Amino acid sequence: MINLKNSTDDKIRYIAFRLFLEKGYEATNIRNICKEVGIKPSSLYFYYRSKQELFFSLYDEIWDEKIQYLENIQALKQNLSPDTKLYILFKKTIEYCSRNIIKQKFLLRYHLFPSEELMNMIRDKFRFWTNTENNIALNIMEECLDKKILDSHRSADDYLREYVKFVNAHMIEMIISNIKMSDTEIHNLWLKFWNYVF
Amino acid sequence: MINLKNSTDDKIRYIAFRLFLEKGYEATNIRNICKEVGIKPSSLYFYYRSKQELFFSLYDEIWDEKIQYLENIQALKQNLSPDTKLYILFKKTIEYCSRNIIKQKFLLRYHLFPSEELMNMIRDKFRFWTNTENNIALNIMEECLDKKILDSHRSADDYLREYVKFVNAHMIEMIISNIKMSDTEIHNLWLKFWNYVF
DNA sequence: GTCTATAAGAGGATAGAC
DNA sequence: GTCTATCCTCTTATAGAC
Repeated sequence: MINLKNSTDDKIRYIAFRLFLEKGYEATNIRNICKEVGIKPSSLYFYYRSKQELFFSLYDEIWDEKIQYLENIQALKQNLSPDTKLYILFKKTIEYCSRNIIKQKFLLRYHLFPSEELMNMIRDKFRFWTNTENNIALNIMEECLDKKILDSHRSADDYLREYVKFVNAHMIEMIISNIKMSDTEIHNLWLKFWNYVF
Repeated sequence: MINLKNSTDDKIRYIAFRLFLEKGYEATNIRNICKEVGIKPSSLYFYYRSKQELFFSLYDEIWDEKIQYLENIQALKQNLSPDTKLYILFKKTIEYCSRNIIKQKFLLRYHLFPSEELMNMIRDKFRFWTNTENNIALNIMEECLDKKILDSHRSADDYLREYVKFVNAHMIEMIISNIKMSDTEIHNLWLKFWNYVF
């Protein structure tokens, strides 16, 4: 989507993403996209079988890119204490969202207000992708419990829920206010969370 | 909109509100609304000159209802200290949102993702209504400064911004998680805010 | 790969009868 | 107030030429 090859397909994806984000799925039409790309509507059907296919190709790519990033954080593969790992994951997640606010806004839009036509598929895909993302944190939670860093009177799932709620609150704040967080802000937030909630 | 007279107009408004909230402006069509109401599309044009007019009639009503409620809080007209008044305003605001989550979700939808066709009008209307709402808190802030309850090294506008940010954060959390707040939760939040931010 | 032409339908809105 | 009938425009999508 931020590909610089500038092929017709790249242009379609770039423009379609912007319009789907700003105008929404229903109000975005093939003609608008094609006019901006500089092709005729029929040409788009060479690349995608339908408007839906184009939409979900973008939707899945945005999620996949985020998951790829989080699953490939090198620091998490080293031999660090699980509480340090959790902080790194939090920091990297917030940083990723800061750098990709419009992509997160896209996901928020279709999570909060899915078009009726897309509703069922989005619900399933959302479940799948959030599960995949949450598993990264869940593994670290379990390691924390194993090593007695977190009190075992609560389950890993329980801790995960608190963590997810915390991360989401700050992501949504960034999306709505369109303000990024500094390193020290991220650090202070984490300290409060770790000491107060856990 | 929650009128029980059950006239044709009430039905139109009730159903249109639900569809505008769930499906969005573009995806909601006159035919859908009329089918649920049980009238023919042409009959709707007896009540509203256009789809836009119907939409803004609902939009303004929701804002007006909220403002009316906040401007008529009897406790704020009594002789109380301004810091107590501010707490009452906060509490009543959160309570109102708890009781009217779907209306707040409607406002959030069209604030975050306005349809292109409505964008300019919504922007103007949003400014007007938020200004009206903020003035209620601003007056109390000024009273706090007059009576030296708040430190005058910051302006009333400055305090207002912090207050609005605080209220909005919790409103959005309620909308997204669809969870209401208990009296003690509201009270504890306020104490933290008053002591920590102000 | 990209085009022209067009099908097939859904949308907002209006005229005028009752 | 509500209806039937209809206008005109916009929409997704396809067929087939180049």
